[in-house]
Amino acid sequence: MTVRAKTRLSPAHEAQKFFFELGMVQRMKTGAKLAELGLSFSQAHALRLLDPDEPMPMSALAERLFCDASNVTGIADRLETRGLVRRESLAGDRRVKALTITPSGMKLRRQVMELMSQPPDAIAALSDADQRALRDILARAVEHLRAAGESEQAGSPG
Amino acid sequence: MTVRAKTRLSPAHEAQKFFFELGMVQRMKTGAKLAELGLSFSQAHALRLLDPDEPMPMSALAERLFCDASNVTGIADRLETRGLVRRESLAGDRRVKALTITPSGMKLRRQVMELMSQPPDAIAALSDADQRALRDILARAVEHLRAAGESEQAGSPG
DNA sequence: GGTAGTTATTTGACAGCCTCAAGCATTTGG
DNA sequence: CCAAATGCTTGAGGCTGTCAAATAACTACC
Repeated sequence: MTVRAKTRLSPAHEAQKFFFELGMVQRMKTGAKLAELGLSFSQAHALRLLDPDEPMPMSALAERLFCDASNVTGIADRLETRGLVRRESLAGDRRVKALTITPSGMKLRRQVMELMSQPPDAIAALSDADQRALRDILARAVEHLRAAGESEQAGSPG
Repeated sequence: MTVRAKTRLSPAHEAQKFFFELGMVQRMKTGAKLAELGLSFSQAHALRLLDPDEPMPMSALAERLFCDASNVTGIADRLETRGLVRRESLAGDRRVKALTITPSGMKLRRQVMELMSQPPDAIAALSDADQRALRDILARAVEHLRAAGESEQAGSPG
């Protein structure tokens, strides 16, 4: 019954559409650049998540990667084979194996960080004002994300 | 040499960080919902890209999926096995096989469209003004994307 | 202190995605 | 007609991901 039947998408829906498209292209491009470093997306992401100063238990990494622990075994295997990472049994609990980045892993990690934190051309091409506004809005969105995550952990009352 | 050494990220870099985080979470959530429909992300994306009224050659689909043609064979196989899609040899050129959505494919496709065009909670939770601003800014970013893509096709002069 | 239960990681089976190289059928152009 | 180009498929191989079962180590309780 509205007058403009063709563009009846809500702002949020339209934003989602653009968001998806930008994300898709960005994923392709960074994927290609990562491949040049001999890394898959998951491997790169794992490398990024590892704290250079603090060994991370594999289960913790699995959580941050949103995937099964058994999956991390394989990823860690490949990273370890290439000498980017080492498994260290935790002193206090010999069940848990924490991942440490090796020096050569650090070097590659820096490249990955550089590469993946680079904004895509489409965003870099925006005006300063747009870039700032985008950052602020997305920051608020991420805050909602965290708020939702916390209330989830606290147990939703209904 | 700047005073605040800790937050020296440019707006675009910060935006990119938030963008990545939102995209990651969204991918997880839609992935889970798609799994309930028995679809992988690629299958769903393919289903979405197929025009209900216009059979699409597999090579064209490969292009839109940013992947190798041989990959589309497998994806089409799985969709066809489930009766969501049919291969039709093109009348004019019997080499090309165009994909058509079946009625049951159409039903699932509508669900997928609904599901994937839904903005994530983090964006839905933004104020109206933020949603509008976000849409407008991302629209401009997407325009840059298209502009870059076209100049690329035309053959870059530099 | 031994035993049962829990937890962290690994393994194996299985499926999907993805790429490359090779192969087949068909079309196009000389 | 024959050669090159085109569209799809196949096969090999690697990565991501899941689940279920196995192993090792820790915890708690009697």
